[in-house]
Amino acid sequence: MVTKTKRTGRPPGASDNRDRILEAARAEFAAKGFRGATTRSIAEAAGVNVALLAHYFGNKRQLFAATLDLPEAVRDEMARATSGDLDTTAESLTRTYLGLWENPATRDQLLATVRSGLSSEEAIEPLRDLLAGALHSAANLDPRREAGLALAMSHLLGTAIARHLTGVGPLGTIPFDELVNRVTPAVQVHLSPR
Amino acid sequence: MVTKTKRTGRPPGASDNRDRILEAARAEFAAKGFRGATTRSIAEAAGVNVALLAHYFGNKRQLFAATLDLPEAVRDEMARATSGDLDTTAESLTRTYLGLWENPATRDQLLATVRSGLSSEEAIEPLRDLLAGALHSAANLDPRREAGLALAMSHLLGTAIARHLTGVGPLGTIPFDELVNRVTPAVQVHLSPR
DNA sequence: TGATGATGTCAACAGATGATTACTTGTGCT
DNA sequence: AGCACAAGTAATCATCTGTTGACATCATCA
Repeated sequence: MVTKTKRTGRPPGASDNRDRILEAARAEFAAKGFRGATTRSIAEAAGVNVALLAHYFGNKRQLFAATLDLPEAVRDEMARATSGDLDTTAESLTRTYLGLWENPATRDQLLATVRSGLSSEEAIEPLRDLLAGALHSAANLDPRREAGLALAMSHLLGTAIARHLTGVGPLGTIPFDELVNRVTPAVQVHLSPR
Repeated sequence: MVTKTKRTGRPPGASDNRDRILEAARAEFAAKGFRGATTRSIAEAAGVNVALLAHYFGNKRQLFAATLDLPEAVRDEMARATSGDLDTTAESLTRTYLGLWENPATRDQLLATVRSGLSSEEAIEPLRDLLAGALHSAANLDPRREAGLALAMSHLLGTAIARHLTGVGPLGTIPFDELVNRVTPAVQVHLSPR
């Protein structure tokens, strides 16, 4: 009987352990927040020794930061959605932002950001960026419009929370397009000049 | 020198320790969420021995539950705000809900509910109630209006988060009345028949 | 007065948790 | 071949965390 004896030291061949840790960490942070996800639970989910997390990422906080790194493309997408004429970008902004939450490739990062950022003061920065990023990318913004854009983003965040975290009423199940159609007019109210 | 030697056993006179624990717990849960607040940090904030928490409340979760008990009056207030004609209660609902967040007597409970409910799946019920409570109290609700009310509540939650947790843009500082005036029209959009 | 329960302290346990250290083995370069 | 480094493991530490049990003192009421 050829027992696959557990060996120590570096195993032969290539390894995707780094990526697997990153993916497992994303899922864990998304499900339980920064505090709730433990290094051991992440390591187990990744099928990896705990000490390997420190080897690749230093410590838990740095792993968390690496986890939240959104692809360049996503940032560009958000920037574009708010860079046009505010009077007519309500649907574009709504569809882009809520679409990020529908996309499996980015949803975990958003979940992790919200779960961790809201659970205490210490991990709030990424969440603030998520909301204020739109404000900054709309650089040439009339100060009188700033509050309107902030309120539009708040509405979108609240909607995403209700749909993907709490699942209140029919919001968790209605089709994406209907959701966009319903939210867009309210967002438009905030983006229009007063 | 009369050293005030630490005595054991029940001290003479009355005691408000139970209430002080409750208040300290509210503040701690509001600031750090369920996981972030530790029994020891609560006890220290209350100036009380850790074991006393268990004596009065059993365990941490039960203390948390006691912390979230909103006064009857507040529940009634919320129920009234959504019980009228939906077409004309936008401002009433907006003012009532956002007003709860302005009130120091109830803000900590709302903060604790949001921080703890969003940080993981385990404490999500109180948060769901906070959102869906409005739905249930509006019992005789046209199913076609349900999504609208849910979206209105989502907007209010998002607004409260932006104002009281993340402090995005001018939302954290603008006067309460201006906030209500800005949010009401968007809420109205959701409450109006389509 | 005496019994009973409420209030409070102390010490400690058992498990979880993040991090570190020493050590082993493969890879790539010269 | 020899060497530096990357990848990986095991063991362990120090601390934090929720909870418990034994005990001490006071208040209340018959």
